[in-house]
Amino acid sequence: MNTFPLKIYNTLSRKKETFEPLHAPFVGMYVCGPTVYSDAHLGHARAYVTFDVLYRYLKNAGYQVRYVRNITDVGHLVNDADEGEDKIGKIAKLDKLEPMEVVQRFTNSFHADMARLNILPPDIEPRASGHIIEQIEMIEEILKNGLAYEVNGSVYFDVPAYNKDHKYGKLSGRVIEDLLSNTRDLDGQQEKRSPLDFALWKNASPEHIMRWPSPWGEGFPGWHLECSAMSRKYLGNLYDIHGGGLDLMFPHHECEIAQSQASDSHTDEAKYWVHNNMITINGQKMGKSLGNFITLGELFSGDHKMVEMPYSPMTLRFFILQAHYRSTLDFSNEALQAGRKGYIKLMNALRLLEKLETAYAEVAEEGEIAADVQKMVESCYASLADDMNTAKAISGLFNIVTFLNGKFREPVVSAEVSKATFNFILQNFRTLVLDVLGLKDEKPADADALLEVVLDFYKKAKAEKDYAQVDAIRAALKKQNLVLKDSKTGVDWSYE
RNA sequence: GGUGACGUGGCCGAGUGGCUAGGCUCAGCUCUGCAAAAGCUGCUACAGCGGUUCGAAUCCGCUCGUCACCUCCA
Repeated sequence: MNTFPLKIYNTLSRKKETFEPLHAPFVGMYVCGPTVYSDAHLGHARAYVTFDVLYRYLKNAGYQVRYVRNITDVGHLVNDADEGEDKIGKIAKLDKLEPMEVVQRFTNSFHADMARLNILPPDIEPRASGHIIEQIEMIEEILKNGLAYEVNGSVYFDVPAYNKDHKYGKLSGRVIEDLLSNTRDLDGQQEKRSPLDFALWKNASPEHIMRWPSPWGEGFPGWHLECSAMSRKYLGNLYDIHGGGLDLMFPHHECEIAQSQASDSHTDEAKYWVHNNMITINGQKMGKSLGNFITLGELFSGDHKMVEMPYSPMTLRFFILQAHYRSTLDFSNEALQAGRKGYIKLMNALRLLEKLETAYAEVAEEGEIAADVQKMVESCYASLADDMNTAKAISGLFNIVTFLNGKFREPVVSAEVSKATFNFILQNFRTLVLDVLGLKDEKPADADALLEVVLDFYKKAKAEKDYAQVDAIRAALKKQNLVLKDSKTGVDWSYE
């Protein structure tokens, strides 16, 4: 069914292009991962849900995908925690946070958040700190090729020199002259020959706590370099898809391309550069300084002033998928409410469908209905193939839902629908919702609360000496490996 | 300042020359012990002005407005 050729918007060409893998049936995909210095937020959810769907889509279409998503754990971490008055903490090494401890903590929480969102883990998740050697190698190539220079233990990429034979700015549409006329004065610019130059390797100042030896002294790699080096290691000089947020397009991805061209790879690194758009909160950019920053934990718990109730991971996932990935997406309590209801409606339809699986009616073959169903299902796949238009695909799913709800009444399928047609819907609906969009039924119930309900019925039956009912409840719970215990103080249960 | 994007009904959000997505909300109806769920019906929009066209939300121009990137950022 998933036979429509995928078209994907390539930032490099600014056009939708038909996706043609470099080495079919294999597909290499690299997505810029998080910098693990704080909790994951709504923006992370959008980016990784977007590329999760692309990953799932490609796998579903029969490709063998190697998905690489890094963890950035070097460079950004400075030891600014001991500005305060805690002098004792400085004495005991164990009282201070090790940089790797910070990294591990937020890596763990990131993984937990991603799992809750039903985002498949990447096939390789390399850490920047584990690939210092590869990064140094790449710097040496760029130096050898004459497109970088060393100053005081730091190595900078020579943008003007590179721009002579290449076009710096080709991805983001920048023109080097425009960039030059608008540069700001920043620290450490004195070492650079041009303000556009960027660091490949930075000499570590004494307060810098993450440092590695290199041919140029102790330091740490520039933050654009890890992605070029690690993607090359695992996917090759040129691979299929590079993804990330729109905010990474410049300068991060621009620099990646420059590095790959300037190294011995001599490629644009990836054939298709794909960018998801940003999110806003009540129409405003999300930012710590704006006071509207919201982490995934806060959304899931409802512990944030913007939301009036907890919103589940699947509600968030559904909400994200209801917009096209290249549009900005606005978060508000009202919009999330709508998303929540829509998600519930979809899941109710899925449950209805599952229950009806064997309860079809025997009918003569239908003509028009089969054709209609075929059309509805096809439109969902076609939408996904058209630059991953999940919003349109979901609207198609809801058309199927309305059809289902109208035709099927529990527990019998409408006699107008044949078994073949029913199975066709069931199979494709499942594939689309569960496998490609990656939604799942969240069992909403709190098991303890449900057990309390059962216990209340048990107590009531006991009080009424309805022992048939009492035995039935005990037997049912026993199947769940639970046993009820009567005591003078009341009724309780335990694991059996 | 430079570059780019956008402005769709009460809200969110697809669509990009004719066939007027979808979800949520609201009103009514069917169903119903109550309540839901579900179905049906209604509210039928494309910032403003002008142009191209048989025909424009969709193309072009202008005006107004919003946003993003240019600095760490998904």
